[in-house]
Amino acid sequence: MCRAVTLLLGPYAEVVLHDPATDRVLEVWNPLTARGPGDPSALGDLDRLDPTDRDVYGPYEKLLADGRRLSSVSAVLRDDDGTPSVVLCVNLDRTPLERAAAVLSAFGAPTTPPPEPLFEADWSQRVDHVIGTHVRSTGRSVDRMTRQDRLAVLRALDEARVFAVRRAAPVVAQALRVSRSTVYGLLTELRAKG
Amino acid sequence: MCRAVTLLLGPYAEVVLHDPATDRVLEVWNPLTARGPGDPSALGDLDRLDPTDRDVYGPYEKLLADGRRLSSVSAVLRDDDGTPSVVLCVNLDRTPLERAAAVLSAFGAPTTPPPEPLFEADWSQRVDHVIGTHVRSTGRSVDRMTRQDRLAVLRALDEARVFAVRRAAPVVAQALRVSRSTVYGLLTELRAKG
DNA sequence: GCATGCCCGGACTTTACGTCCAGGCTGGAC
DNA sequence: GTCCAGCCTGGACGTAAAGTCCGGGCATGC
Repeated sequence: MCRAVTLLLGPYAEVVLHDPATDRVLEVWNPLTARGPGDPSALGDLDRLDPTDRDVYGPYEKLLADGRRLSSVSAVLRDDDGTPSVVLCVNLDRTPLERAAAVLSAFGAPTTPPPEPLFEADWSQRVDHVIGTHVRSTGRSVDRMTRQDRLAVLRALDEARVFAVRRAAPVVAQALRVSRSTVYGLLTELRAKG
Repeated sequence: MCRAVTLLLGPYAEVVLHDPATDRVLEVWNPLTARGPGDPSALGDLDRLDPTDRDVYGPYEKLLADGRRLSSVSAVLRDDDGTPSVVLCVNLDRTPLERAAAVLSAFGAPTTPPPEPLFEADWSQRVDHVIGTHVRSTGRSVDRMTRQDRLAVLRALDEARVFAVRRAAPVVAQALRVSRSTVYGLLTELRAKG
């Protein structure tokens, strides 16, 4: 069945089978990354998602290290007695589709194309996202962050113009488990350097 | 030559030849609207555009009555003595392209797609865009706006959460050619109504 | 035990937000 | 024309955030 799905979706989708007991990869079809059998699954973030249906999650968005955007769905397969036996994930690389869409909409478009859709539903989501990304990439949770971590996160948030919206500083401070003064202090420090 | 362009661009482009002397249509290939030879050109808006090249204008955006969006280019053809003899316009219907692009980007997209706007890299662009859209749809320029126009624009901006970003009110006021007080006055008025 | 570096909480200044009001302009009724 | 009503304006004003500053506490390393 996994091979079938892989063939159906062409070269831009990978299918991964995880073992929830050991939290490791069982097998990968058409891998998009270097992952292979035996590698850790890093599936812990599934519980934070609401299932769209019983035992079915997604589609949700993932980011690869090289910037490719994936649409992913996951399904938990259970034994007869109800214990999870395997987790099936399908990851679809959206970049070729997006590139094609960009080509189409650029065709005959006015010289000043629609401004970058750098929108965000809710800027506080952006805060969480930036922090979450940093936590995952460094492996240090918010409480265990070093000063450098905080500087990096604040730099990202500042460049994302988060502090142009009202009431942002206290929210960021709370998210970073740090006082408002510290946020301003770190901000002036990194703004001074450039 | 006009027939050639029409054939090249398929069923979604029309080619129109105008006579600048009489300001009337000379001939239309593959008409997208009901216009025909002898109809008024309504070409007066050309002078308001900056030529991208000598005697070549566009591409710029046009709106048809039924909502289709066109990309248009115009060229002024001159006699040997330099007097304009004909104006050539090519109008390309972008809706099929946009529909195709929408299909592509919807494929495998996260279920919660383009979350409503709140935050923008450059939110002032959004201000200009909202105002510009309103101006085009009503035909009244900013200076000739009625009170209702201003209320509508402010409602749109408020719902786009533009006023959640700092320093927004003065910028909006300036864009609407209105005092800061007026902005706040109109805002409280429409917020009171719900 | 001491020094250093960082953070905290709170006091304080500055900036911007939002409200209010007296006066002036405009367009319509008469 | 005059009058009136509605709207806008510019400025004053009070309040709420945005930022700044500092004394003290709590670690870590020596």
